[in-house]
Amino acid sequence: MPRPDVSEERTAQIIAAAVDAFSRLGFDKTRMDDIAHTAGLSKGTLYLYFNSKDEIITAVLDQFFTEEMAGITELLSSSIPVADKIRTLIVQMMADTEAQMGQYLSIWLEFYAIAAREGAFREAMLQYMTQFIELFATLIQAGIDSGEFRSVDVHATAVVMASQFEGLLLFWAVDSNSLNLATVTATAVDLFLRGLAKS
Amino acid sequence: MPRPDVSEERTAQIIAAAVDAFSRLGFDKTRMDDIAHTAGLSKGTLYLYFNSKDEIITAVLDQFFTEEMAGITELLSSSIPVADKIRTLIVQMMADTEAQMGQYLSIWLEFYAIAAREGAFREAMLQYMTQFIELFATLIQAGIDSGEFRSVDVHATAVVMASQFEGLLLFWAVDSNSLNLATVTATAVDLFLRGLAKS
DNA sequence: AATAAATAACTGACTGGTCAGTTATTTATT
DNA sequence: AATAAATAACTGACCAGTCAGTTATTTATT
Repeated sequence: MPRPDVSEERTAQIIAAAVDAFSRLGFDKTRMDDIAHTAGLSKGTLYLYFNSKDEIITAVLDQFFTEEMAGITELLSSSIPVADKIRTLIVQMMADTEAQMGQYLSIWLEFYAIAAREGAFREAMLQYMTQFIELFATLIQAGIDSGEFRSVDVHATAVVMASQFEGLLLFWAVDSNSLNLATVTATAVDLFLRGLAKS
Repeated sequence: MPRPDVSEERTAQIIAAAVDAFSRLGFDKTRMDDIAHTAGLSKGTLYLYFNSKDEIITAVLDQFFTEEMAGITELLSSSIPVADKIRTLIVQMMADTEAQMGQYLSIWLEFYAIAAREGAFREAMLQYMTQFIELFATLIQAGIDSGEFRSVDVHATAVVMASQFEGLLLFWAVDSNSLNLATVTATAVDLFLRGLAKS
């Protein structure tokens, strides 16, 4: 009867190879043969597991998205002061991103670029950004309720917070040599919390 | 005798067409024929003014860069309080960007993505970011010197400030429908200046 | 244990179409 | 007539996706 099913393993292997190739060449300049070769497979095999190149790109976005959200939501159950919670969350998040996705940030930026001009991708990206922003909004609201923070436009502030850290990653992606991500992250968190504190 | 020299006009015309096409299709999916057609010229004509597609892409980056820097540096001679100067600068800058480059932000994001993986583009991008950051550093230092701001790591703070506003543009590029750029900009500036103020 | 049957997994040559860049020719201006 | 400007037709490299054929692994039969 049948051989053991390796499709899960192959799928992961192909996605990993695609991430590697995409980060070196970008989506368009990456050939299916590049992915196949990186994965140690032949091009034909890729089509046993994915119907098209676009489907591979989408799978990469899904994986990035899932990993990022998982990393975020697991850090949210303690009852320390909200300011400390935010500080811990951000520092942790940035350190994780630096360690795990540092070399693949160009893919993330390419997703943003595509999302800015294509409706289909924009949907997925908006979903990610919205979850991100809502998480921050919850934290900020908690801080206001507990009296730690002054009363602010919660949604706008959450957008500011989320975009601040995507912006730092953007800069770091281009200048990872001379930019110390930990230092600027600490500076940003400090500024943000001071700006939010009750006079 | 020769006909009047139209090369300056044609060059601008081609760059404008390229900006339009790139923002719709991205660099790779844009064909030379797309640019030619948008410009109302033939493909061969493009090659009278540019040697390659890459040269057109570079010209677009140069133009974006030059426009952005011109807009920034012209706003810097009054002697109002530094905080007001920063507020005016940022609000003006974001409004300008929204009005003039709003529909072309995906090109800017694509430049970031390429810069994150290719040395040649990275150089140009770093130069832009550095000028941007240095301008902010000068302002922040002036605020510290005048006693308006507390003493901070000037360079790190300038990076935070610059990345904050690139981050806002990044988010707005994806979600220009429901995100009010003016509102979040005002919130960001306010937070930033409060965070920087002397206790 | 050896062989055959079945089939999952994989391969790489091939195709049809695309597109950056080139060239031969025409058109417009002085 | 001379020349700048523009073009349309062309070329060849490139590549996503296909598919006929091959290999590896498991099960069934003797």
